[in-house]
Amino acid sequence: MIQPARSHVACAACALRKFCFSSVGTDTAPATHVPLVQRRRLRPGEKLFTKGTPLNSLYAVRAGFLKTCALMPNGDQRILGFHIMGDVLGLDAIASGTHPTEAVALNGCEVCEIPTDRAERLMNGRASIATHFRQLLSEQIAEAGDRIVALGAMSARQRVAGFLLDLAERWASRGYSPNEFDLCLTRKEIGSYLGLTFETVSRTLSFFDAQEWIAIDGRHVRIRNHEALRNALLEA
Amino acid sequence: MIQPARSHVACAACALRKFCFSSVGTDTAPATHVPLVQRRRLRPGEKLFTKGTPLNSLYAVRAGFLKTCALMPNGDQRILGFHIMGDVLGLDAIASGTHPTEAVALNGCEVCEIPTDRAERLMNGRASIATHFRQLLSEQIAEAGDRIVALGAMSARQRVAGFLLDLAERWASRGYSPNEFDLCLTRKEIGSYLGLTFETVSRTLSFFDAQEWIAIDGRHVRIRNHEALRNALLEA
DNA sequence: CATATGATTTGACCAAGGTCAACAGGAGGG
DNA sequence: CCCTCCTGTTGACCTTGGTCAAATCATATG
Repeated sequence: MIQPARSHVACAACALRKFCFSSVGTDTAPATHVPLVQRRRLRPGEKLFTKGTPLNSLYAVRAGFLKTCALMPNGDQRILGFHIMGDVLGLDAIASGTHPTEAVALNGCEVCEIPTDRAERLMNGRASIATHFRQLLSEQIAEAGDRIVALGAMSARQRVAGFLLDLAERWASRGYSPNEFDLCLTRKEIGSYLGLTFETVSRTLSFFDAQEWIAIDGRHVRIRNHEALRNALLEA
Repeated sequence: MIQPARSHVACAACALRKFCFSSVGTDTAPATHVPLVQRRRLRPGEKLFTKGTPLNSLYAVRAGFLKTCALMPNGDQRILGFHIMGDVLGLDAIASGTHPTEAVALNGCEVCEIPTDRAERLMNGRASIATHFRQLLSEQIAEAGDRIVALGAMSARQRVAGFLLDLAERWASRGYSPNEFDLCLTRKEIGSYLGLTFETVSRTLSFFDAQEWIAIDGRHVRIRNHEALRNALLEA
C-alpha cells in the first residue's frame, strides 16, 4: 500500500481526481483521500487494454510510463502517445465503445480504474464534473492537432528536439527534474512515435550529444542546453 | 429561406441535431423541424472563427466546405481538416475556452451556430445529450489518431490515395456521388493537409490520372478505379 | 560460462520527395 | 487589350532520411 501522503500528492496532479470517491467528500478532510477507486498494477510489457476490447473503464496513470499504439493491418504498430502520472487513457474508445488502440506498460505502472458506468453516473449527478470531463476530451483533440502539425511539417531534428523538450516539460510539471530523465523507450519506439526510423533517431540523438546539447547514456538523458534544443525545434 | 424538406434532410445527417430546439420536441412532428438555432452564411474565404478568439459557439456545417488550420509561429498555416455537411467545428476549443485553430469557408457555406451556454444547459438537462456529445468528442480523438498514423507512416502516393478515398466516402455518406466531386482546394492546401509540397501533390495526381485511376480536370475529380486507389493505399 | 537475442551505433548507399525554375492557363483590374 | 497575379504542371537537381549491412554491447537463458 502506498502511503496516504504520497497518494494525496499523486491525486492532486490527476486529471480524473474528481471521479474518485476519495475527493468527492470535503476537500479539507485528508482522511477521505484514502483511495476508493480500483487500483491496478502492471508489470513492464503488460497491456492495460487491447485493441478491439469493449470499453469498461477509463484509467488515470498514478505511476510509471505507458504507451498507446495503433496496430496496422500489416501487423506492426505505430505509437500514438506516451503517458505518465496524471494522464488519462481510454478516451478515444468512448465513441465506438471499443478500444481502437492498445495501451502497454513500459515499466512498472500503477493506474486508477474508473468504471465508465460510474463515471457516467457522476457526470449526470454533477454538472461541474461533466464540464471538466469535456475539457479533458477537448484537450486531447487539441493536443492531437499539435502532433499532426509536427508530423506533417517538421524535420527529423525538429521532431527529436521537440520530443525531448516535451518529455522534459511533462516530467517537470509533475515535480521532477526537467534536465534529467529516463526515456523508458527503445529507439525503435521513439521512431514509431515520431514517424522516423530507429537509425535516424539514433543518429539524431548522437548528433545532439556531439553538439553537447544533451548527454545520452543508453536510455538516460540529461539536457545540457535547453536553449539550443529550442532553437533546433524552431529553425528550418 | 431553405425549404423545410431540405432542412429536415440536412438536419438528419447533423451530428449536433440533438442540440437544436427543432428536434428537442417530439420526433414525430415535422413542423418542429423548423430550425430555431442561429444560422450563419459564409462567403468563400470568410472565417468562421480565428485563432485566439474566445469560444462562444459550436458550429455544425449545413452546406459547403470549410478547412480548419493551425497557424505556425513563422506565419504559414497547416491544414488540420476539411469539413462538410454534418461535421462539427470548435470542439478543440472547449479545453482552453479559446480557439486554437481557425476555420475558413472554401466556398459558400451555411452553418448552424449553437451557443456554448445553451449547449451546456441542454447537456445538464438531458443526460442522453451529454453522452452523445462525449461520443462526438471521443470520435474526433480517434480520428486524429488515424491522421497521426497516416502522416507518420505513409508515402506520398498512399496519402493522396487515402485523401481521395476519404473524400469520396464522406460525400457518399451524405448521399452524393462517391465517384465524382470537386476538391474545393488548391494543390497547396491539399499538400498542407497531407504534409507534402504542392508539386508532389500535383505530380501524384497526374500519375493517378496517367494510370487512369482517376480523371482530373482542375479541381474536379472523377474516380475511375476505386480498387486501384485502395491498393495504392495499402501497398508500400 | 556459452550462447542467443535484441538494442544501439555507425557507415555506405539509395530513393522519395523537396527545392528551384520555367512555362502555361485563367481571373481580375486598369 | 495588356498586365499582373495566382494556380497548376513539369523538368532538373539535390537533400533528407530511409535501407542495408556490420560491429558492439547488454541481457537473458540454457
